[in-house]
Amino acid sequence: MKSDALRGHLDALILAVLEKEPLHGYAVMQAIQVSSGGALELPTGSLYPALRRLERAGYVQGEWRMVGGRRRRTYELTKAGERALAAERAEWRDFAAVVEGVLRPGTTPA
Amino acid sequence: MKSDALRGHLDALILAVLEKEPLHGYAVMQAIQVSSGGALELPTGSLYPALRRLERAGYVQGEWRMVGGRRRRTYELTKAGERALAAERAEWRDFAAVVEGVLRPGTTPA
DNA sequence: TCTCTATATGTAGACAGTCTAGTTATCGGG
DNA sequence: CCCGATAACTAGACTGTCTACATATAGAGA
Repeated sequence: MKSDALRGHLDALILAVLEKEPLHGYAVMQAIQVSSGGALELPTGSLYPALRRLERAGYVQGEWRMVGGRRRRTYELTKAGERALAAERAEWRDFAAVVEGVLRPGTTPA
Repeated sequence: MKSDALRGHLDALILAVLEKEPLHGYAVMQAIQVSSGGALELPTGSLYPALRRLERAGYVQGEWRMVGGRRRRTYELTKAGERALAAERAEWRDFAAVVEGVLRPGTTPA
């Protein structure tokens, strides 16, 4: 996987794994890794800034918790985050359709 | 379409429209616009640097021509470019599958 | 006990590709 | 004569991702 192919789509993935249940950062990382079949091992230097960005945007809400002597910041999808996720999904569908249309060999549509 | 959703996938699109026939920059722009159903109007500030990058990489070969008093630089896909295109197509398939897997609502695979 | 791994969060700075906005130039139509 | 389409190109801004680093706890195993 090219390193920056995700550019512009990472937010969607994070919102998607937070849809089912609130997770803390490290768990988000693992959830994405699992649901991508191991293909995506996103570095913490990508994840944490993205989470803060999403929080600033009001799409997730973070809360500190102590669990077994370790501090965790658990993020929960907000209403605005749900709407953003729906928009991201629609956007992805459009984007994928466009790329596949151009990438498809042979026919050039009228 | 988010402005930088293409990030990392533009090269693939350019190589794809050059697969059928050699085109000059402006024609590449139009070909992508047409084959994307009008969704992608990529600015020349994105296109021309990308073409030069692809030429430096040896994936396309450019040649100056004069047509009706206007100079054109026509780009042709090289053998290496064909291989790169095949690789980009495979990469896109993988990428799309991964994103869709994570984005898909409901089930979290084991 | 000591060490190593996994857990857990975060920052600083590099990097690179895309975009904005601009330049130059020819041709054809109104 | 001017304007829009064609045609190519650059400088610099922008921004999101990555590399590498820093910190700290818990638990397993030697």
